[in-house]
Amino acid sequence: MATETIGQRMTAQRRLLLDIIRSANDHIDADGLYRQAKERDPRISLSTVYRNLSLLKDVGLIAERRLGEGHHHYEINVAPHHHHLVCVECGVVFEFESHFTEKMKAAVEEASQYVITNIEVNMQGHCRDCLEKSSQ
Amino acid sequence: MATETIGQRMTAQRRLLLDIIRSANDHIDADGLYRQAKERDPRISLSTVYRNLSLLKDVGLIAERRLGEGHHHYEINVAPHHHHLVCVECGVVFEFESHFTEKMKAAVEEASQYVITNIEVNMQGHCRDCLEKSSQ
DNA sequence: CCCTTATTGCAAATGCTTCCCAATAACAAT
DNA sequence: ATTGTTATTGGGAAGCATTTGCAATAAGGG
Repeated sequence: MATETIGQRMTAQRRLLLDIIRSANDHIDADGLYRQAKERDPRISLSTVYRNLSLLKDVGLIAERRLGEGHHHYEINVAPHHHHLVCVECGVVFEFESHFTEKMKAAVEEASQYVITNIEVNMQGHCRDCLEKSSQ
Repeated sequence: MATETIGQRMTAQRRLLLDIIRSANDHIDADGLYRQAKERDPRISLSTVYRNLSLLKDVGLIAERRLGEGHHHYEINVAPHHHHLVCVECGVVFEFESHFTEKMKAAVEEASQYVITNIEVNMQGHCRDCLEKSSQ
């Protein structure tokens, strides 16, 4: 008795999914991940994709974003903190960070008496390309 | 011919829904709205709730927020702009505004070359009450 | 090489939201 | 008032992203 394993086995599927997420240079969603994974392992299941996304998220390896409506996007957790500006026309995402968030956090913590654990800034707008297209 | 009405009839249901949203002092969700509406008009349909939420949103009378996971919350559009800090334990929402957002907008517009139309700041944390409860 | 137990695949279930369509009701013009 | 036009409704079915149940599989410590 007592084979205390508290989680995390490195399965082929998990390795595959992590690999795809790592090499994806933009934010990927569950369906895109599923499709790419199926190319390399046709028997992989959509449940496995969701289960692993959720696990990787819990562990802190990836971050979950809701950039638009309907579904989530995921990205590897590397940059300590950054935010998103999405073009409402074409969906292109501009990432940024700002020292203003720290100041804002301090001010809001003071005002609210909360202990703030997370800040997320989402902006929408029109990117240069779309602006040019519509002005012609 | 030519009875050009391009929309918006004031129906009893629409009046009722608006009334409930107005008198709700916190962010309400579709289901809560539906339940409250049914108390006053048992025949009202959930479709009607969703249709009117979407219409009121398009018209700009209410704002749609995704404060947590899963579903949306709605609130009357009055305060020009404010943001949200949600307690992850009990869900209580603290609203705030900050002049830092304007500065951040300017900086990000400059860096990205986008035209920014909307900014949303979502924070999570622990509220005073929950902190006290868990420290006892 | 076993044995335990995390993990998988598949299918069915969920939760929120949207869509379809025939019946109803608003409101402008008669 | 009455009509005609058309937005709106109720109800149920469909849709989409995600979760869950369960028997079969496989990881990795002993």
